[in-house]
Amino acid sequence: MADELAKGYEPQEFETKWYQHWEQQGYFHADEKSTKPPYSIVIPPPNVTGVLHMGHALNNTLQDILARWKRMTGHEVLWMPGTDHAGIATQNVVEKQLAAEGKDRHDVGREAFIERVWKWREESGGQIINQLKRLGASCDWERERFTMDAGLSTAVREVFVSLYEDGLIYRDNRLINWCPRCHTALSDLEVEHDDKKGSMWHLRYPIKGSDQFLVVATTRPETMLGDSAVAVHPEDERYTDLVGKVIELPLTGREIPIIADDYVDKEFGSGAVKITPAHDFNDFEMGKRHNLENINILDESGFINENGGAYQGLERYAARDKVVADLDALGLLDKVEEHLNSVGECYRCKTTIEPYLSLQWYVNVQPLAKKAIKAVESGQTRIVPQHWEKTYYEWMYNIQDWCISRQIWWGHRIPAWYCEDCGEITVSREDATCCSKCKSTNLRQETDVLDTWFSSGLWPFSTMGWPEKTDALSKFYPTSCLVTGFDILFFWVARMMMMGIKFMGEVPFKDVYIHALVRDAQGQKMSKSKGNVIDPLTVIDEFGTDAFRLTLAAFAAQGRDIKLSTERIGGYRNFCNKLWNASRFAMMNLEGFVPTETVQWDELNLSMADRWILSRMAAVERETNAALEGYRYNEAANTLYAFTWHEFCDWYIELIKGALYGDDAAAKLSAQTVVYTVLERLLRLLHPVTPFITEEIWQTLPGTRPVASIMLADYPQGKGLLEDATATAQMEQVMEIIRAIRNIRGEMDVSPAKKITALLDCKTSADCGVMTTGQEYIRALARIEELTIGVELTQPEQIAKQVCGEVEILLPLAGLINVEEEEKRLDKEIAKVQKDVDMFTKKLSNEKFVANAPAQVLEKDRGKLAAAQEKLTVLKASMEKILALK
RNA sequence: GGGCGAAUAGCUCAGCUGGGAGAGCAUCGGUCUUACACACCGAGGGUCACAGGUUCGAGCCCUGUUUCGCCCACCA
Repeated sequence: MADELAKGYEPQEFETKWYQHWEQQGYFHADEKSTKPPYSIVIPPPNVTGVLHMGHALNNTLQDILARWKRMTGHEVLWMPGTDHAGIATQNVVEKQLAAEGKDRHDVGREAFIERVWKWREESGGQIINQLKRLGASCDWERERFTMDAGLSTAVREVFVSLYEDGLIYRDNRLINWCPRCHTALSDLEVEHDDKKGSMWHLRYPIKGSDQFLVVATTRPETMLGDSAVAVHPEDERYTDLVGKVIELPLTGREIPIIADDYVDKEFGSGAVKITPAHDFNDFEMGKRHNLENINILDESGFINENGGAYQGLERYAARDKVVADLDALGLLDKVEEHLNSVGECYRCKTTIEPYLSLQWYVNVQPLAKKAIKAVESGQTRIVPQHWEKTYYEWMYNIQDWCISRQIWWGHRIPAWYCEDCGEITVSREDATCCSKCKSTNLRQETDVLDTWFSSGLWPFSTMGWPEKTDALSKFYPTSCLVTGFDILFFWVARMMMMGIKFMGEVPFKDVYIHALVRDAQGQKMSKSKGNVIDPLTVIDEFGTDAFRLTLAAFAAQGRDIKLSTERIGGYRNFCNKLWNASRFAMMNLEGFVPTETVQWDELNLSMADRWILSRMAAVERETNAALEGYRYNEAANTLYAFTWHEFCDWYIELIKGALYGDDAAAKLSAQTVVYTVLERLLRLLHPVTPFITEEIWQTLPGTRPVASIMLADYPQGKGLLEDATATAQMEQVMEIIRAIRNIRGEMDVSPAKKITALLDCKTSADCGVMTTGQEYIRALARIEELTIGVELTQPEQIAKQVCGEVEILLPLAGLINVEEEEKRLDKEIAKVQKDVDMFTKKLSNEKFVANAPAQVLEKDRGKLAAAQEKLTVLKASMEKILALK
């Protein structure tokens, strides 16, 4: 598809092309009939209303890395994609559209409204899927699911009915969290708490039959319209004789009792609490204990209802103002204080929720939670990083019954029918036609729908065709890994655990990898209101998908949030450019080279550099696999980054230029073979992280390979390479020499253009041999014109000197190097080495250290001390000579 | 109130089972050395938050403290 690499790295030129190609070729498709070992991931289904944000980008990049890596390691990979119908969120979107037309959903009616939502979904609900494709997500799109699909709806109904039959689903009339804007109940999880500045009003409640008052404090004075009692602590001496007396509740004309309950905190406020059982969770419990009346004063929009007397029709905050004003006018407002209190808000629209008395459907989740706890304790499901286990347990242990009914229209309608004749509730898998008890056909279906999270809780098996027994389920369930953010640990992960165990008899995933949050460069959460949002698509346009993915992977260290900035992405774009150019270099020098499928290394005349890079490659391959195995994405990314740039490009390519440009055919062939081998394997290693650039380059490599796409190639695991520890050590010794010479040149300001003379004075013939083997490298990379290597050389007088192991580097000054500069440089160097000598001397003269430390450690340190001492002696001698020259 | 996490170079962070502190960016000096200036070569820079303890040896283990961040919880 590509024949030659363009001059510059232009990701826009090929990313879309390759994605389409992969998809058309069916490379993303998972075959449940395959005999390969399975590896499966279900996507956290983004909301249909969703637009790709950084969270999605990170989440899906990490999943794609796993999917591509596992595909290349010989697994049959299923990455199951889809979207969530997102009940309230989606309904809100369409309601807003209606509002723009001056209508609300009741104007159009339930059926027409739902039709409209579907229409909306068809037109604009799929954009996030296309955005995921731009990210390179290798999902099996042929299997794409939607939580409102027919199949998934069947699963939802099956689960609901089974749970009902097991007695785990029930209805009850109790206080729930009510969103007056969305007009629906919410589960506890769907309420976000936020500390807000507010007021605490102290109200005087007249005591009947006296001219005295009892002062009560409240943050919501309007609820006094629904007060059923005033409570004091039973052991509060101030009030013992008031218990049993009666309050004449102002503004209502009602009389309510003063009761004693040890829930009341004597120290707080006045020690007396107004009790409004229909509008406060604590008061509700107390009401039950004392048989108090529940007086609901609000309608479902948060306006005062008929129980509010004169206040009927007022919006809740208007009512609050009026109640306060009226009490004040009556002299019943004791005082107002500033008060910080936690206000519950709807997680979808941020409206302050109201505790509201209503009849709702619940799941008794305790029995399910017990098994979900055990599954993690026993290791059937492993949570990574492990510390999240504690959070998971904490929530599971304290789990409350789950309110699953929502008073909205968009969602899975609860399969329950009420008999208008006998009142029986019929819950059934098929739409009921008659009452299960009296057979009356006078039925009314429940209008409530289920919590969105009810259907997403079934995602790992509903997407694979459950309740049918499908091949997909038997091949791919339980899934291998779930990749998700901690923000939906309770909402989603916990529910999937419970539902999976209950209905599949097996945990839904073996591993749960929990990743961090993506924040802005300052560590702030990205939000539209703060204006600090970085749009992934903009980033992709500017830097390319690969650079973006590499950035995310490189920063995805466990347990720490990612602070993202475009500069950083730019840095990883530079990496892509580096890889691109290194590949161009390789290709330019591979003319006439025909790669073979396997290489007989011993048939080649491998150089020291060749042996070194092959050995390093093998190590890097093992490290990369180990890092991915442990979900240490950052380690994998950084290992590959450093190897590619600083070993392959900075050193290896420079080292082989001589062989490539030279006349020695054997040397050239071996350099070509190795540069091809390393580059080709490196591309495969990088592919899961940077899929596009690796495919583009891989496709232009000379020769043919056994598969048509890098996606289908084997992932390198350190096999088939030559590993030569001796050559590696020798190469590294030569590199040390080169670095030392460069250092002197740099320190002395010797221009790179200036070729200089150098002597390498070796103590041993072994070192001398190594230096001789590496002499061309030293000449080229340290820019040495005349290089003399020998044992115990006669040293010239005016030299700059450095010591590298047992090799002394001598650079004749001769008009090049200034004596003062060399003195300064030596001074610095001597100080450095002196520090080492002191440190090791001290350490080794510590008797306890010598007595207790392992022999290896001792030997190592002794060696280091000896080397440092030797080096110091030589440098000091050199210093004497320099001083003598002055 | 309970729980969790973080504190390491100017900035952002690595540092896996305790053995002489690392990277990227930024800074400074030098280079158009025929793949790459989105580059190359070199240099400087740290009491690893604080105080104790364990150990021959602590960034890492233990105890306490401080400062940030997050999650959960019914205090009117």
